[in-house]
Amino acid sequence: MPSDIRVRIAPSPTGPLHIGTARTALFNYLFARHTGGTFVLRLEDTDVARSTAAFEKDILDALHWLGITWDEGPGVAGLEEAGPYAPYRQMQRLGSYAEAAEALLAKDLAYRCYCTPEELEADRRAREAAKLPPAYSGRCAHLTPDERAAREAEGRRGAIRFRVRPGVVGWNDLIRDRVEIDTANLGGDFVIVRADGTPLYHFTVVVDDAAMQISHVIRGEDHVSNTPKHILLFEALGYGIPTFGHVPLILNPDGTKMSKRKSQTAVSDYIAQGFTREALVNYLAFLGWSPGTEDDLLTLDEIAQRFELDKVQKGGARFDRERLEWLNGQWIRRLDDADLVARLLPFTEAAAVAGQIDRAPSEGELTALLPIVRERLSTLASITDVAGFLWRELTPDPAALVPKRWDAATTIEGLAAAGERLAAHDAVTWEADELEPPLRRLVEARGWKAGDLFMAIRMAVTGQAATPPLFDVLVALGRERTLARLDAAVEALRSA
RNA sequence: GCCCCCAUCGUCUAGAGGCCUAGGACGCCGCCCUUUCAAGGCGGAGAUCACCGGUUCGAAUCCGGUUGGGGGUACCA
Repeated sequence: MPSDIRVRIAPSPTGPLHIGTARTALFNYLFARHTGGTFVLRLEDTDVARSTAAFEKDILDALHWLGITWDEGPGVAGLEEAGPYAPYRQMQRLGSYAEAAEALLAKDLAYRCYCTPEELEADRRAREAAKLPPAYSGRCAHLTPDERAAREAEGRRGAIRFRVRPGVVGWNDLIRDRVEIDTANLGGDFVIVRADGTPLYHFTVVVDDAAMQISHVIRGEDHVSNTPKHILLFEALGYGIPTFGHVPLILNPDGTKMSKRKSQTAVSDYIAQGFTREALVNYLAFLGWSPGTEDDLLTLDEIAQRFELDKVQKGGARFDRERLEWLNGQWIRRLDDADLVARLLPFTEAAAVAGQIDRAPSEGELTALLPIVRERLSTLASITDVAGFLWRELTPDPAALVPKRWDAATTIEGLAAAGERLAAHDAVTWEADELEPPLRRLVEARGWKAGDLFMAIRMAVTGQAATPPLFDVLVALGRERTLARLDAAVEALRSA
């Protein structure tokens, strides 16, 4: 399905990939794939002071990790960069901005402004004191050639300001219909090129979207009020105006725009905590969009098939981590064995390095454990909560060892008796269904409740009250370690 | 302050005038299963569709206002 639709995501490498940027990227990707259009990635690195190569790498890696692919830009097909409109990093496109700025200057659609930061600051305060909305005073809007020459002679370079024309600017937004804004509310003529010659966002975004033939600008709702500035620039530069679509924001639990202060915003943090790409993509897509059916679990490809921009919600959506965790569990349960083990390995290794466990399990060990751990994992990292006792030495805690309905003496008796029965069992038949009957008989002989004995044993061999099924745990632990932990527990209780 | 946007269970949402005494999912509460924890199954509580007017035979759905919430107001992106 060939199409002229071209969309883009334009992250700024001033921080790790933000969950909101990831979702905007996802929506653009879905729209492009659904319509057979082209998806472009462009790096907006003109904030030189805050941009870093490390953040750039984090952004590209996290996007790749999510399974979001782009057709043009840095990192396509493993290349440094690919696409007919290269380069895709703004700091390498300075020439085109300079050219566009010259064109505006030549037509007097923009002018040099020599106001100092101090003057601007004073203006801002004055307007605030007068209870007026902040706006540029226009001090340099009509300088005579002599006045200009005088300032240049002082060594002032001057920023370039775009003349905002009076009138109303409107557009038909893809998801919120008609939006109109009076340019009188734009804050006056705005700066498009800094005094040091570097271009500003509002300017570069327009020059590049035009140069890269972007047909649909799909971005966050926080850009709605910037859109008139962009439209004015498209007009002044003589470019065609793309179609705009503003998607709702992802919100903190308190309903404000999602921020690092109140939420975890870096995609890399979610990756580090053991969320799967399937769950994250599924979750993010359903934040603000829904297929209109009652499906809850959809893959990236399935979502791309069904994705429609007009089914995107207008209002912002709060980020609900509990729902994300539920989805993650759903996807973990659907992964095949080899895949799950491969994804688990980095987490057990990291836990070993961090000292949370004494040694990292082998691939074979993990595979064998899958039947009893998989439905207990809400994240990949939680593998150590579920089975960490297998790879860690235990220090018996006498107080925790005694089941609710038992006392210390009964617990000693129970654990010792259980140890004897199990010791009598030979190693070859050390299997769950072989281990259970002798202990059931023991319980019956003493008139105990199975749950009490089992809990005592569970605490003794794992150190925790919530574990996978007890007899499977004994098997995973092996005869020697089971017996040793039972002995150690009895010993700890006796000397307590 | 000014400009703009938004508004269905606690949360994410279905709903595009009669199918809605508003459906699903997360979370919550029971019950079942059960050696614990999960998973799974079943059931339940939970929304006067923010409010007030209007249009209409009929409104969650259309219009206006109010209230509430959010976003933007940079020589950041």
